[in-house]
Amino acid sequence: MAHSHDIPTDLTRNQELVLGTLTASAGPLSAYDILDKLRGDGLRAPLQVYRALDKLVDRGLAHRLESLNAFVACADMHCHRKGLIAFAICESCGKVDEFADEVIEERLGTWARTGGFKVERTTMEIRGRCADCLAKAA
Amino acid sequence: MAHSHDIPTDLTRNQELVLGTLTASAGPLSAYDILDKLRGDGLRAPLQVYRALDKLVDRGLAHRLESLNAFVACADMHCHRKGLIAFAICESCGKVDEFADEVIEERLGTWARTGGFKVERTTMEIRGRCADCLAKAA
DNA sequence: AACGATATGTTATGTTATTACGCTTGCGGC
DNA sequence: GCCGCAAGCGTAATAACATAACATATCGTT
Repeated sequence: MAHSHDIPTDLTRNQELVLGTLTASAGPLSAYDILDKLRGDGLRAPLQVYRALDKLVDRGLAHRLESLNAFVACADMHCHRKGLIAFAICESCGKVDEFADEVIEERLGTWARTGGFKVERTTMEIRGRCADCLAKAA
Repeated sequence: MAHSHDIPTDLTRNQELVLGTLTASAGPLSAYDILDKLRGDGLRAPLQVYRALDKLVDRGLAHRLESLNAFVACADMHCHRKGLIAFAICESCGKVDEFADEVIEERLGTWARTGGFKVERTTMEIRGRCADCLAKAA
């Protein structure tokens, strides 16, 4: 049976290339960053990348960081899309930490229920400095 | 003494124009939307709008919605910048509801403290359908 | 008046994302 | 087999969002 880090097998060539690029990267990449890295593999147009990204994001294999206009591979291959995900983005090194918090999710649910708002998607992005960078700066 | 909805008097002409436009709008506006509305007032270049927006956002008089690449006037003239602000954006009518939640803020603080992350700025945006639009659709 | 800080106006350019169109591929039903 | 459909792909063009670089102006302070 399946184990931790396996990549779904039913990806198309472009989707695989894009996901591979994201996975190999230390930090978020813009669609155009990805495109540049994949020119050697035959990709030529932004749309090829955007289409692949759409699918990957749909499937929870990648995330879009709205405040960066960039993308990252999902950090946790187990729990795709299982709820609200928050991202902590370090302004110094660019690294992104992904985490889920049930309390926040629950709290949001309460707010929505109260106001009759139907939540479809939530983005939560924290900008700041990660512990490593703070240590280095000290 | 000052009361609820007064506009700060020390804004420059461009800042006033931009804030006025945002305040008059029912929903979020992109920088270019704003520019188009202000051509009659002599504005010609995107930068004039972006510069004004920068200041307004700095001062908490306007907010940037990252997931929309658009801007809104701050809904609450009293409590500018006093903490984490969440936005609920209706995909149907475009209206934006602005709210603060101390529990979420606190929870985020805890997470940050635990991991040694220094938070500088947080964006939280909920996409979905507002009560009004749900009622209409029913 | 001289200075610095802040704001302005303008042109050009850079970056991110989508529209439109046509071709190809895989697959189920007949 | 072959038709028809859905999904994917390739390409060109363009739209939408944002900033760089540079010159000028305005205002408060000394």
